[in-house]
Amino acid sequence: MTSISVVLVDDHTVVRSGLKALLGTQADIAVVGEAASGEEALEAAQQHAPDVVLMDLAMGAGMDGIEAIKQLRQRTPKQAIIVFTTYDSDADIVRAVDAGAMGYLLKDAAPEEIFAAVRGAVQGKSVMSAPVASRLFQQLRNPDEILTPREAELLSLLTEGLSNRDLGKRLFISEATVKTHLAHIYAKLGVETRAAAIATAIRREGMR
Amino acid sequence: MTSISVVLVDDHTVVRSGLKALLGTQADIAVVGEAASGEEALEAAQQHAPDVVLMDLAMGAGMDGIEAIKQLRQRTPKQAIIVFTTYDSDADIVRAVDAGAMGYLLKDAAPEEIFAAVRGAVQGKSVMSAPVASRLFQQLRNPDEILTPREAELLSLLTEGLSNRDLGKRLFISEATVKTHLAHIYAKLGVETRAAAIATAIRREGMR
DNA sequence: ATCAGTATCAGCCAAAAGGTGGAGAGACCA
DNA sequence: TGGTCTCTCCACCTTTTGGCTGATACTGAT
Repeated sequence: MTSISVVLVDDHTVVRSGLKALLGTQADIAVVGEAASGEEALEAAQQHAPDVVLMDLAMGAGMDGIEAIKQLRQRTPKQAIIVFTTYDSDADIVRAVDAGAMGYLLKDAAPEEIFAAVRGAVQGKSVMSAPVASRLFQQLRNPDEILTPREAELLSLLTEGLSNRDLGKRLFISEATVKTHLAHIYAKLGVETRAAAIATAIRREGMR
Repeated sequence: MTSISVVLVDDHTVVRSGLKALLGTQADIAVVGEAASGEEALEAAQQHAPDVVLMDLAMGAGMDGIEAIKQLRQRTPKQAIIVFTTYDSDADIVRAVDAGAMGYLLKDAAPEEIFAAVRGAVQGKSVMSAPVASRLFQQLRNPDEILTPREAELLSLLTEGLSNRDLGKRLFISEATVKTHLAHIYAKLGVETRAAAIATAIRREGMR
């Protein structure tokens, strides 16, 4: 049987090197390429045509992980993409799965989990770390708490500290509309003030 | 010349494995032990008596990195401790240096930077990643921007989304005093609204 | 003894944010 | 076709915040 070819995408040399070392212990898995950015990832995926792309979502400058996933899916749809990242942020998980990720692993995953995910991915199985799976499950169970795309967009700008007026300008909508969206966001997040909304947004969507 | 012995502390197997692989390429550096938590770190440091401890600050459960640094400094003061972490948060940097860290590297550091830090540490040199150094420098240069203890306390509660009234109750001061403190905080942070203050506070102190 | 820094409080006023209720347009699905 | 979502907008009113000015009191250093 041919071994599974993998391309690693992560802006941290240490992490790439660690993955390479770990995956290298498995006879049926071969790392055929590496990339440190979204742009490089596209190149590497084209050049090496791997079975699996294992990538981080957060990539310093340039294209972010989600965007890279989308483009990879378009250009080389046969490759399975596994997200390998530090945080189990709700937003990231949904967006990554939405963009076409096959699996979602956290960086504190045990080596065996990583191996299993890579092997599963080539068979079309999707593997996620336990905390990730439970978060996804929770989101499916409480559809009332899911923000609409527009609301999510607004919330993300909110976390930059903008006023209602600024939000309106930025999104080309009236201040009234901003207030409407905000009211809905507050209700969904279970808070009453923008301050609390920002706090929960950053803590839940952002990072921990 | 004897080689430099290093103990790695990080709860991510991948990162430990990556560091081991990278450091393994250097003839004068030998990884003699690993630990996945603060508690294990103390054990490993005692057992292997390494020249250098390279450790992450964020460690899932149990003792955090800062606490581990403090205890290491007490028990085995001769070992140089280098922090190796993902974020350059102001608070973490100050606390780590305060606790006795010799160096502060970010995980996106180039391998050469890591080697240099390890070699420097045994000679008593402190090495930090450029962004880290610039943050420290900035803090020293702009004492005006340093919050007083009371202000910091307020800011931390602010990031929980409390109203002025609630802040007052929580701190046993009047709403007027809360407003005064807030005005000072805004000025020091360079923002105009509480929303922006929360955003910068969480991003600066916490994580990004 | 004076001065700088910190922490506390007050009052006033303008601006921003939040609550309520209502409404129209377009998309999508049953 | 009718129902449900989503996004957009408006008016009215209350509450909260922020800007400004000024004041008292304690601490510690000069």
